[in-house]
Amino acid sequence: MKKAEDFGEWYNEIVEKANLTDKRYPVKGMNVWTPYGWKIMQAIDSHIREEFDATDHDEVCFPLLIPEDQFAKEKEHIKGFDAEVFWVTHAGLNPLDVRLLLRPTSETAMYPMFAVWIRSHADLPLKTYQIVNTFRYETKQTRAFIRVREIHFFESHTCHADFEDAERQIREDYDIMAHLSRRWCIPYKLLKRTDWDKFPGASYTVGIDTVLPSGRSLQLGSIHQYEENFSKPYDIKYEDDKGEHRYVHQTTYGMSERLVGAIVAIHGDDKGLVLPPDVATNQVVIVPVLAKGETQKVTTASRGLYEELRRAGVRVHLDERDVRPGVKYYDWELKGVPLRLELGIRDMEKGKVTFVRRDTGEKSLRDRARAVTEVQTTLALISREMLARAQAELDSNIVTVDTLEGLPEKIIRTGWCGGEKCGHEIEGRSERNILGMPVDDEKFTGSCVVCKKPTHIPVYLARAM
RNA sequence: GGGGUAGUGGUCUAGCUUGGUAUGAUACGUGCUUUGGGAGCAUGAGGUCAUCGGUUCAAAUCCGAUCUACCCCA
Repeated sequence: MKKAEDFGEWYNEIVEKANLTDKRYPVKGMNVWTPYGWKIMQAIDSHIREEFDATDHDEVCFPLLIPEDQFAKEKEHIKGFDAEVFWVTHAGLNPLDVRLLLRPTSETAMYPMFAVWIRSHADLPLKTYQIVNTFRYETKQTRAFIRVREIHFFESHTCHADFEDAERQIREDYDIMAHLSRRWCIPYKLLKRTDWDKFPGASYTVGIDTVLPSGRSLQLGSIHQYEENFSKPYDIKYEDDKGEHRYVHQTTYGMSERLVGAIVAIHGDDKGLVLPPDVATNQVVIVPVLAKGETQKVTTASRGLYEELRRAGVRVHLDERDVRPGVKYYDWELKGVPLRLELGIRDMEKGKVTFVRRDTGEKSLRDRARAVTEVQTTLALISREMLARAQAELDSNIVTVDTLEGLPEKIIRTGWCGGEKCGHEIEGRSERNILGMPVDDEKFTGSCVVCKKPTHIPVYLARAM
């Protein structure tokens, strides 16, 4: 498994060996969530739930099927998804009067209901989210977690009294992403998509992008401002405090199991997965090292250590399998457990425990008496350093250029006047897509790489994964 | 969207050219010995050769379609 040599091959191999998913299910792009992969996904989902619950979003769960007439209400939206929806055309042997589709995303399922739920300004803001499976008939090469046809999807949908409140929501979404990024140790950039690349039906879209070791970009999620684009066709109106009827302004925020793919791709190494401590199913694994004649002593001590950590709230696993310790080391390294504790008779005689960090491989002896504190501080340190390393990696994968010739396999940063004609020319000549312009106040002085007009806006280009 | 390569016990694979009893490794079960970085010996179980159809006395092998995976190009 050589990550640096052939990233694509390495990724496939690691996903299979670490048992994150089973790709043998006989429908293309639809894979089975096996226990280990599902636990990681569930950890990520729980982080998302915590963040959105804490910002007054309510979890809902809408039906999977959407009637064709509801789907067709917003013109841009249907145009964008037309080519990739799965249809339900029959009930038993009879054709349906109104065909049903499997949601590719849930705007058209939710908004007819929002129209019923919202009556007055007191009902606003309405902040909901759901975590459900969605279906898109991807025509491109499918890839575990990164491009699939049945998507494990998080989507928040909010309704607001006016544009400004919707904008506040989007700023809150940025804050949420910042919190999540620290837990997942995943760096990212917020880039406003071009008009020709925005979500179908949105007035603007902000992509949350990260970079893979191959130098390609990976979209982790996206945040959309809809303004009144959906509330008009779906008739989502409220009565304001002056008694006037107004359309709501809406936003959405979407993320998927690509987050699992990103964690695998960004942190993994030639030995296997490297999981961030917050995401890891087991944060710590204890491997007893048994020697002839002392097995009982070591076993008892290991169980004591296990209990102590467990009671302190650490997600810890004691590996008592009857195999050699080396086998366990390789095994848990493949599974990405952040911290391994080895306990043998030699450690015990010194009153120590051997700590081995998964991310750096660094070994150290720590006092047995301070084990809980040492574990907690080490896990926190691992988390901080994983993010810092990934951030440095991302930064080094961005190059600023003033020509479109001879571009390296990295994320490209250059000047753009913002004009559509120059934009298309940039994409054509660079053979890359414009990811967008940063939403923060990133400093840039230069000129449009095509028309040479001076500009203070940088634009990011990449080949997508 | 266009082109290419492939599918054989759980996994990897030999066999296909030239049709005739399906090969090996690994993983798995059991027993014994072992345990500070992938242990050893013995033994056992496991295969509608992706699916459907065709050719043939006979198909893993030849032909066609479908499904799936992977690679390259747009």
